[in-house]
Order: sequence, then structure tokens, then C-alpha cells
Amino acid sequence: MEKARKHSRKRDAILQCICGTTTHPSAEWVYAQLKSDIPDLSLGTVYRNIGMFREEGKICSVGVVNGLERYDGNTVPHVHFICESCGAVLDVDAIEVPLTLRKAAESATGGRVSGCSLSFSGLCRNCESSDSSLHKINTTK
Amino acid sequence: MEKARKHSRKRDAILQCICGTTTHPSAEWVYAQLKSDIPDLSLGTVYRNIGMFREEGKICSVGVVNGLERYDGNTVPHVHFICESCGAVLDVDAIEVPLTLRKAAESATGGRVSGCSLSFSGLCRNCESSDSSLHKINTTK
DNA sequence: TTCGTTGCAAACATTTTGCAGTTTC
DNA sequence: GAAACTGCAAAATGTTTGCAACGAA
Repeated sequence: MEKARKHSRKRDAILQCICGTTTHPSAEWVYAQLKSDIPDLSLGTVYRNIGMFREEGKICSVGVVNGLERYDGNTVPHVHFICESCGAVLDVDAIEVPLTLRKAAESATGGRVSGCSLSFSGLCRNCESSDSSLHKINTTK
Repeated sequence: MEKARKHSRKRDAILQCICGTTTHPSAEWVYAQLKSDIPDLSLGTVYRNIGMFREEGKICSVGVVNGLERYDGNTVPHVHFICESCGAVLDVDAIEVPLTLRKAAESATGGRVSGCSLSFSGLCRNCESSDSSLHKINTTK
């Protein structure tokens, strides 16, 4: 039996924060972003609500970048580019994973494919054009 | 100045363990695997050596699955299938990411692409053929 | 004998969770 | 008023690190 869900302002704000950006934020980023507007927000609440959104399919995970899980309010499958230097996650909307590949994967493994993720890694425009060693901004971990 | 590297039996064993399997193991798995043969092995050593292998390009990461980083002794880029139920990571050698996609990603982002990772998710053959709810083996986390 | 390697345990960073108080319905 | 939601802090988890002992060159 599922739990009834009540409305919550903080939940709304968290979802809006994730869906209103293309930065593919981490929980910490969302928290920092909202903290000024909602001073009594706690990080645990951000994590709890992110968990709900994921179960409900409202957001999805882009994976772990530099030790931080990154989320995406755009649940339509699409390709990403991850900068190895600054940790930025960019959308690459121009590309799609060919359906034939998915079919081929199913027949090759004998399993059922329900999703796929294609991501390129390298240096983003900003990091490439500058001395890469000076721009390890989000590499912190 | 780089550090001179000395020979080490434990290091050999760890690398062999990773390269001698297609399970795409986690550090913990490697540790458990070797512990019976090398009783005085410690988990920290496994992590330390995995770090070295990565720097040297001898192994690479497949990503984080259920909170555990998984490694691959096969550094030739290839496609993976990740079972959402049991956490198994399988190779899908039949498929390759078309070179055209990489080029397209570079021109779309303006950055430099140095690697790419394509992975499908879903239910592997074993988990699909049985009641999936009874087979959440590695979902532990 | 030198210096890299290791075990051990403590430290870390991220995420989860228990509980008491608060908000929503 | 019942049940979900939240802050807080503690716990859990996976990984890293400092240090003294150990092992390879």
C-alpha cells in the first residue's frame, strides 16, 4: 500500500530548482541554491525529496561525477557531455542513440533493455580554451 | 618528479584479479576474492593500487553501480549492460558507438571529446526469467 | 640502507535514518 | 486529529589517508 502524499512547499521548491536548470545539479547544489530563500531547509529534506522524485519518475540520475550524484529534471533520454576538468554536465541534444543499438543490445545479452545512457567525456569549451590546470573548479570532491 | 615503482606481490594479485574477470568488480569484491589467498591483505591496499592502475591506464572505471565503483581491466572502449535488479555489469561486444556521434558531440558542445561511455540498463537474462522481486541480490548498498 | 608498500585505524565525504516537533489535509 | 513532512544530529557507507612496520631493490 502506497503512502498518501501531502503537499509541501519545500518539495515544490526542490523540484522546481532541479527542473529549472540545465546544470544537472547535485543535492548539495540544490540545497545551496535554495538555502537563501528557505533558511530553515535541511540537506536531509533535499535528499529525501530527491528520492521521491526518482521513484515517481519526475527526475533521473545522470550518474556520479567527482563523487557527487547528479540529477536531471529532463527525463527524456538524451546524450550528455561531462567535462573532466570542471565537472560540468552538458546536454548534447543534437544526438540520439540509434534504436538499432538498443535492439542489438537486447539480443546480445538476452535481457530486457529499459534505458540507456550515452555520455561523452573530455574538456568543455571553457576548460579547453584556457590552461586546463588552472581551471579545476569542481574537481574538489 | 615521478615516484619510482617497486614490485609488489599484492599489487600483481590485485591487477590479475581485475583483469582475470568480466564481472567488472568493485574494490570490495576484489578484496573478498583475494582475502583467502592473501589473509593479510587490507582493503586500503586494494584501493591504493586501484588508484595506481587507473593513473597508469591499466584499468578504467565503469561507473558507480548501487553506490559501488566498478572497474574494468579491459580498457578498450566498449558498451555495457547494467542489470537494475542484481547489479551485474555485462559486456556488449557486438556494438560500437559510431564515430560520427563523437564528432557530432564535439561540434555540438565546442569541447574536446576524449572518451565516451554507452551503457544500457534493464533486466539481465537471469533476473528477467525469474520473479524480479525475489532476486535483488546486489541491490544491498 | 633507502624508499616504496602495507596494515591498521582514524578521518572523510556523501547519503540515509530515527525521532520529536511541525505542517498539511 | 491523523498522517505526512521536516530539522537536526547521529549513523551508515564507501573511500582516503597518516603513520609505523615491512619488504623490495
